[in-house]
Amino acid sequence: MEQPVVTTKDALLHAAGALFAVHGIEGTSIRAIAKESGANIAAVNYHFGSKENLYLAVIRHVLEKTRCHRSEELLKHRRDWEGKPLLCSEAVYRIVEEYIQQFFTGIHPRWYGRIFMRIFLQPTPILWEIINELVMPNFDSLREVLQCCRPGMGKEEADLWLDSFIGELMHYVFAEDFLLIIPGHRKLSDAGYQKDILRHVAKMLIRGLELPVPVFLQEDIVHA
Amino acid sequence: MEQPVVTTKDALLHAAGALFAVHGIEGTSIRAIAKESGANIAAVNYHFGSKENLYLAVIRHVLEKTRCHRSEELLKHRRDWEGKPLLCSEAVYRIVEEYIQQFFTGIHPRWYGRIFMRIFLQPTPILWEIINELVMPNFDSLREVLQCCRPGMGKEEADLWLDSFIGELMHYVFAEDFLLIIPGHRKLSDAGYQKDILRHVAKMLIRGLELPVPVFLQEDIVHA
DNA sequence: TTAGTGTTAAAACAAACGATTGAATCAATC
DNA sequence: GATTGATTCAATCGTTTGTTTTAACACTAA
Repeated sequence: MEQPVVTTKDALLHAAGALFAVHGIEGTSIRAIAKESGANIAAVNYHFGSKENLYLAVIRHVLEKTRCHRSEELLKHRRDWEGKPLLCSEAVYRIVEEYIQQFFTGIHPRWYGRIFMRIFLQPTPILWEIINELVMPNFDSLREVLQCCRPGMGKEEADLWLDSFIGELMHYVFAEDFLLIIPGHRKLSDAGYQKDILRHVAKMLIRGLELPVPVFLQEDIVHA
Repeated sequence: MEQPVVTTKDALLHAAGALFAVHGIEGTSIRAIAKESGANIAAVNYHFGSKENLYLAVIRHVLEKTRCHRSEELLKHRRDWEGKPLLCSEAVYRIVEEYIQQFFTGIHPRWYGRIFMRIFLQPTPILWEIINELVMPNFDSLREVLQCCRPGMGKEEADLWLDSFIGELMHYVFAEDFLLIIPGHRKLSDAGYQKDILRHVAKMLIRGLELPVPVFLQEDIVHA
């Protein structure tokens, strides 16, 4: 899923990321990070200066690696599809598709999603700079796509749709471990489930936006 | 919003809850809890046995206080509305309404929502018992309501809808502090915003479920 | 009064914490 | 082979952690 970790700095970052994701920065000791990465106790402070700096590095790393560009790309050719309902539906579908790929199909380590949750839970002022640089532009372009789908939509309504969008998708990231408790609930690693989520969420948003449901989304749920 | 805190035990629970919500159990020291509640350092261990027990007590407290019953009530009279699309829409609306009331209108302390997020983030096996007792029945009845709204829906599809439901609503709880970073984004304490969220989420779910949108939801966004 | 009960107070405990130190080790360059 | 700069190492610093201890306090019942 990633190129093999070689340097101590990389090993620290990934070990710390996995631990931060589960136990948070307060619940993770630099001794645990050192042990998990095979490095020395002093390595964290040598390579990152402090535990907090390492935490920020982890967050920046995750946000950079999971950046989504599809809404931005779509806006470049907005004249091709803006105002054409069926193409708008397709645009929504393709954006959802990218999110699913980023967070559910194993292209990234499992703990990336949880780091996202940590950011949402404690958006410390120290994080604002990183968030404004790496997250906000994505939100802005996504909001703009939604406004293209529903001409005349105000900012407040666009924010509601943006929240629906983010909420629907992030829920699976956030509730990943929680869902496992529910008896009989499918795992997110299940490719069939991923496909169903993509189709369901896309259909849900398309119907909500009062756009036409494309033919390829009209079939029944696909089981794995 | 709550009856005045009198006993040391209550003071500890509320001070700890507020601190746990923001900083997590690892990031909150017993000394901080003691200071915040005005109690002695030894009080936590005297009244709750340990910090972890206090954490569990906080979680149980929040889950008990924020329990939602409307889907359960609706199922008692399911014969009245099952299979009748417009009444199904209304059922969906009323369930969303209860969630909004529980989490956004200030009937509970602000930190209750964050405790929910902590549960999602780290559903430790020790929490399973509490979750199965206080959360699962609610999920089950909610899933059943959704199945009433779409006759013939299988369990897997019902789970997708359940996740959409929870995801849409919990997103606002989870992202509360994050949303504040977005320039111009409304605050959740804004009553007009709460109304808009209720209408938006309800409409979204109703349209997704291919149910008729009731008249009282067909107007434009209500601004505050 | 006396004994008992429930609660609070200050002090102390060992353990673990983040961070620092100076020596040791390594690879590259002269 | 010597020198240099980057990295790793074990040991240790002062602090903070959760918990325990012991004494004190307030109150009731005998």
